[in-house]
Amino acid sequence: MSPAQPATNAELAGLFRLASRLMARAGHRRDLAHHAQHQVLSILLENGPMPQGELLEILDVRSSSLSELLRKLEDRGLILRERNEEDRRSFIISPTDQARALDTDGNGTDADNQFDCLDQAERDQLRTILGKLVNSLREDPAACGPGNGRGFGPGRGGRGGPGGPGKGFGKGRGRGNGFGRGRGGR
Amino acid sequence: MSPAQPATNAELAGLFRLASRLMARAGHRRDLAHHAQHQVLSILLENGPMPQGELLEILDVRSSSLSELLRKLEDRGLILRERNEEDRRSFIISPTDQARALDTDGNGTDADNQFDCLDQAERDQLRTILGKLVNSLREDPAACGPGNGRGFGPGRGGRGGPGGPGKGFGKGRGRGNGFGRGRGGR
DNA sequence: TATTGTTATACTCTATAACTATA
DNA sequence: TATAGTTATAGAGTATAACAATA
Repeated sequence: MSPAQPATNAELAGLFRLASRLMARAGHRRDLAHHAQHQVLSILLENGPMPQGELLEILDVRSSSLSELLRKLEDRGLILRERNEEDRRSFIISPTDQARALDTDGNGTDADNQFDCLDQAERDQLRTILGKLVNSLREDPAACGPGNGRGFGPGRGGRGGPGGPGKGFGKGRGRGNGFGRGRGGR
Repeated sequence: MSPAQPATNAELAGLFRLASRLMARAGHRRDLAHHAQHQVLSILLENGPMPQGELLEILDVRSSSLSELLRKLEDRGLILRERNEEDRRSFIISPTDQARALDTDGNGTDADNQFDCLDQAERDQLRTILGKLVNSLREDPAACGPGNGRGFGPGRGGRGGPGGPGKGFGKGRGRGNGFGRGRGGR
């Protein structure tokens, strides 16, 4: 695997995917919250209760995806959803004691020690690199284009109909990883 | 986002997931083969036809997962599955002209330019780091343990019954990214 | 009307278990 | 029996579109 040659995009992409899947598998095997669920818990445990909308910005997923995640976490007794009485459209999400127990059990932390094999310099490099990738992916207009031109698309789900509301995209509070959606998205 | 503080595991994990999802989303939007399908095509286009078993080692997924991927790629006319006449249990997988056209259309390559925002030093750093992560994830016995102890597991699929054959794990030809399964697995 | 969130539907990817075909 | 691969089933994660409730 001579490290003399330059790293190609395909090589990096393959390695990235492989590492990603192995991480998911490792968490999976340990009976942890699966992937995204675990991330949600980590955020809540670190920052305390927060509005659902803020989680949405940190994670940068669709509201329906978060809804689904939170439903599963609630079913498992790991979070609480309480109405925000100041704006009854929104919810405040809190971790339960059970979630805290899971985290201090050696389980939650175990899941995150996947980066322990890196030294401090590498960790910093990785953070810088991932940050660049995230910003680039968010800012590249090509990556956010309308797409779906050549007849392969996963199609449109839903119950069929004219066109959805479209949402409005956040106000940019920013938090989480320091990459909590910079601009208006698109 | 003061870069003075050390990068925590949670932060790295969050960034990693975020980058991973944004990449998938970008490919998705461009009507490309989704995620893994695209990787399979890249490997085939770069290395030419190869036995299914070799793909299996490079990708490091279960045979059923690969079977599923190949079925979809075949349905889309992007690969060919031909019986290996020397060992009629196995197949030789080849990319079709259509796959080649997709790749040179500016589509296939577009998908991989997600790393173009990195300079050469960063690309090398990333390769090194991902390689370490992959090796660590594969060698950490905790990450490969029997797991599934505390009642959350995704359960056992299948049609119910005693116990499967278990397979045998590869002979370790190694190729692909230079991380094509080093040892016997677990 | 705009915003916040949910529900229904669809689809990818991955896994386990059972099974088929070949060696 | 062992190996290569497929099929059935299950479930996570994500997306789009339609919808409900609130502002």
